[in-house]
Amino acid sequence: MPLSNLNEQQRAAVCHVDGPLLLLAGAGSGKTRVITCRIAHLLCTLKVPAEQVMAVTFTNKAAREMKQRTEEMVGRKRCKGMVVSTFHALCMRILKEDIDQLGYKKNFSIYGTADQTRLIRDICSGLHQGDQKIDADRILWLISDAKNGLQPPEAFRPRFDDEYGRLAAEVYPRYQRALKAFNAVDFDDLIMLTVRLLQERPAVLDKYQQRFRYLMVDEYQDTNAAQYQLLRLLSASHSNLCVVGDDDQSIYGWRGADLGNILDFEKDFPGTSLIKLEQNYRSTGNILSAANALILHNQKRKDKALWTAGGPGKPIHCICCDDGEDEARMVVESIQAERYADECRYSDFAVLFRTNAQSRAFEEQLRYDNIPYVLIGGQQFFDRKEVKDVLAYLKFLQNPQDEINLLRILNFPKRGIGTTSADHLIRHSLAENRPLWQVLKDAEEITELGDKVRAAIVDFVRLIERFRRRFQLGKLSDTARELLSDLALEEEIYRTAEDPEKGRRRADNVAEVINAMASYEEREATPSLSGFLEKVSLLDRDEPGRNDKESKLKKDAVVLMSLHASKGLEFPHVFLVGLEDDLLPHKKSVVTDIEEERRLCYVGITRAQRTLTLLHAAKRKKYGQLQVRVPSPFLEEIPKELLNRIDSDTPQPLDPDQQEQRATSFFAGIQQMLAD
DNA sequence: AGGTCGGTCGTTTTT
DNA sequence: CGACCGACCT
Repeated sequence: MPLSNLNEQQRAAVCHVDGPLLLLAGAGSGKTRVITCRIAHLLCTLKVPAEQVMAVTFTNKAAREMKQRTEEMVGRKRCKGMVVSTFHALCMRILKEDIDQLGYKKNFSIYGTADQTRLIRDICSGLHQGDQKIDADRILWLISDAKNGLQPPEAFRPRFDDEYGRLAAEVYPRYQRALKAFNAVDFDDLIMLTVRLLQERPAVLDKYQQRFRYLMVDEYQDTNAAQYQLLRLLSASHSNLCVVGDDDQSIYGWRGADLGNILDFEKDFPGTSLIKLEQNYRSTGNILSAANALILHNQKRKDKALWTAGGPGKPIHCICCDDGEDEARMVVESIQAERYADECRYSDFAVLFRTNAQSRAFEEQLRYDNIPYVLIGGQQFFDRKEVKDVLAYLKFLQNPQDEINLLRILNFPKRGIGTTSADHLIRHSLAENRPLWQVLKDAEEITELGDKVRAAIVDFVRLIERFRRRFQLGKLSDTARELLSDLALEEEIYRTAEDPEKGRRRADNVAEVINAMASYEEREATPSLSGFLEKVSLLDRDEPGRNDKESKLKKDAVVLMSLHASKGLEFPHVFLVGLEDDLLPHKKSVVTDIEEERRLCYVGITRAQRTLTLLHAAKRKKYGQLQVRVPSPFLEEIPKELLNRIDSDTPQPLDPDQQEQRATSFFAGIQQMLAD
């Protein structure tokens, strides 16, 4: 093991194996290397059997990278049996094995936001006879918040005693009961139910405590209360829990992440060793100084500061622009200038913003100048209607109790079972207390329904049963293709598309699902529909395909993305735009948590390797109105001497680090003045 | 059952 | 300003 390639703190982290370890890993401090080395050290030097090692991350990408890099280091064989997965995938595995002990069946469905929203809406419409429109997302958010905090329906106490708090209190128990009836769990359930399982079944807990002797957690600052509890349970018997994270990069508080987890780790896990990785291998000295100075304004944080063995690098530019378009122009001009001066790729540049709506101006300018770009984020692949439609079929085929998806596909594509008939069927199902699918199978007996409707239902039932059989037997992707052609889904897509181009894109998306299925099938030793749905539901969206973040970043194109999306990435040249009050820090967050906004800004700054440019505009169009803007207070928190302030209308020196050239032109300017 | 009009609203989104 | 949703109309 090349321990010699590590600095002192990194080495200490790698060699510390017994007892809790808090590893504060600053941005760009070589965290991933330390984690993989630590695993390698466990496996090779200490001869820990791989199946006793577990590493948990938040994203599939991180898990994949970690696994791959470990395999490269110690060889595939020695890694066999090691678990490297996301929280959700880990819980999925645990639940797949023992969820029956909680009264669910093992072929349970996973509900995504679309399924959840639909279910909430259904519950609400039965609750209040539609007296006012209800924001289902808001209720969902409250329920999710409760689950993240491990509050089961019976213990639910809304955080605020307002209308929605009370509504959520009514909906949550029904929602949870419905999920169980449909044999479905939502994302938050994956964690919450696993915790419950481990708490209620000592034998199950014991099994996992015995199996996993060494736990490692990445991005610990992003864990919520449920995930914290999960780790507590799993590590209770041996305390070999190593958490890696950076409190200064905690930017998901609004989603339930509890900064207290990392801040109080030493208190919660007595005997904790603390190691700080503060040496930065990414950015120049100037960039780090700015980042350090900014984050020092936060109160709730662990004391630390990034440093580099390298030089200060180029000065940080801070450009004041006229307006949004001017800002975009400045960025694109700078990119062209830099690219010309310093032969680099388009993909060396990133434009980071607080809100996705800001991307537009940059897209337009880049397109105008014929510069390739990629926009990360935005519309989620699995949130697209056509994708959801296909998945609804697959989910229902796999889990006949899944009524939300049954209702979704019952009349899609149109087969003459309209809302009136559907209501009939639902009433029947409720009255007789029989699952909807059973009712459909016996629909011949429901004389209230018209002949045509009954015939349609019989056809539908036949179709479903036929494909249920076929998915057991045949090749998955072929069967899926047959299903889609039987449904004439492509025709339906083109028929309903507003223009042919959009139709083509949608058809492509559907094809993408099938492609993903085919590649899943090729990879897996024993492929199954349920296995595929698991993968897809756990949003393993960047594994194959080309529409994903991963492959977008591989293209030689300028990268546009939100600050949140930029976490974990790095770019030689970073433009941090819209540094204005109300935007960064965002208006809506100022009351909630200004410190999280500062961390967001910190994350943006620390993405930069060589140059950093901060931009703000004097005025900006917002909701169609031109608004006067004031620079972000965060700019004031960065020492003036680190910032090279520029006005967009003063001509900008092309290559700012050629001080001589600048001095010459400066003198030239003076001489010109004197001559006049 | 689909389309159109009008009103509302407007952060971030690892699974 | 523009996207999106729901009501309403055809």
